[in-house]
Amino acid sequence: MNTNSRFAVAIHILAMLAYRHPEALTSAYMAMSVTTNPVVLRRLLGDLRRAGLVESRAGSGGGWRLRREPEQITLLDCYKAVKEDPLFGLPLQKPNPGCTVGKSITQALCGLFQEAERALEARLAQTDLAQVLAQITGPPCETQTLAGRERDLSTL
Amino acid sequence: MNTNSRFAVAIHILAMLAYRHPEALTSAYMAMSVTTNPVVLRRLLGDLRRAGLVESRAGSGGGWRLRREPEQITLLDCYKAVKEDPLFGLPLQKPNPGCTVGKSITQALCGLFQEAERALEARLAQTDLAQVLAQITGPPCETQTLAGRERDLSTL
DNA sequence: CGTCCTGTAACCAGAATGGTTACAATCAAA
DNA sequence: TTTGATTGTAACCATTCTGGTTACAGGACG
Repeated sequence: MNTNSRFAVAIHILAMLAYRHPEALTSAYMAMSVTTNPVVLRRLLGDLRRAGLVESRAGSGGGWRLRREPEQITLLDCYKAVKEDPLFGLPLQKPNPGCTVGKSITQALCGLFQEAERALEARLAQTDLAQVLAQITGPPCETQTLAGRERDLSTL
Repeated sequence: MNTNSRFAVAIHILAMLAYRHPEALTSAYMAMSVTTNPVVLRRLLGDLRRAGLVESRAGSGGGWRLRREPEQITLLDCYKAVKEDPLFGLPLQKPNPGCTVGKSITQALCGLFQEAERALEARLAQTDLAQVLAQITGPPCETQTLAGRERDLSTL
C-alpha cells in the first residue's frame, strides 16, 4: 500500500541519535549506516527539526542531536513529523454526486480513515526511542569499521 | 504517506454493492459512481473476489454482487483483500551491517510496524459494511440521473 | 446467432520517490 | 582571518508507481 520509506528511515536515524545521545552526528555519518545520500537525510532531519525532535549545528564539529531524552520521543512524534499525506489516499477524481453512494461516500471515508488512523497513532504513541534502542544491542558504531567500508567518506 | 487510493475505491464499490444487495451491478455502472474506468474496477473487484467478498457473472444481466451479508464484511476484510504492500515501507537499500544500529534496525522496524498495523487492523475489524452504509442516506441511485450525466453509458 | 458482460494483457502519461550535484551560509579551530 | 567541515536548499534526473485506455478472448443469456 506504500512504497515510501520516510518513516522507516526517520526511525533509523533517530535510533542512531538516541544511541549516541547527547553526541551530535553528521548527516554524512548517518548516511553510511542508512546506505543513502546525506542530502536525503538532511531533508528528513529538517522535518524532524521542525517538529522539535532534533537540533542541528552547521560547521566543523557540527551535526544533529536529539532535543529531548530518548524516553521523551515516541514513534508517534516521529510519524507526525515526517508524514506528508494521509495514511489512506482518496481518488483524485471526485465521486459522482448524482449517485447516492457517490454523493456521501467521501465524507464517510474520511471519518472511517480518521478512526483507523487514530487507532494506529495510539499504538505508535506507546513506543518511545528508548524502547526501540533496547532492541539494538552491542557497542556503539565503530568509526573505523565504517571508514573501511566506505572509502569516499574515509575521514569520518 | 500514501498516494494509492485502492482501499478507498474498494470501500466505495463495496458500499454500492451493499446498498443494492443482493442485486448485481456491472463494473461500467459502478465506474460512473466512482468516476473511473470500468477496467480499473474490474482489477480491484478481482482482488475482492479472490478474497471471497464478491462474486461475478459474465454475460448479459451479469455483474458483481456480495457473497456475504453487509454485516458479515468488515473493513479489515476489504483492507486485506486489496492491500499489496506493507503499510510502512522499508528502504530498498539495506542498512549498513557494519553499524550496530544498521545491523539490527531492520528487524526492529519490522516488529514495530507489525504492532502498529495490528492496532490499525483491529480498528478496521470493528466496522462492517452495514455501518458504512448507515452513513449514506437517501434512495438508491437513479439510473436515469446517471444516464443523463454520462451519455456514453446511457443504456444503464 | 447477437449482445452484454467479465477477465486480462498491453501500453501509456503523469506523479511520486529518492539519488545526485551544486552552492551559499554557518561555525570552529588553526 | 583563513581554512575546512557542515548544514540548508534548490534543481535536476532516473526509476518506479498509479491508474487510465484500448484491445480482445471468453462466458452467459435471450
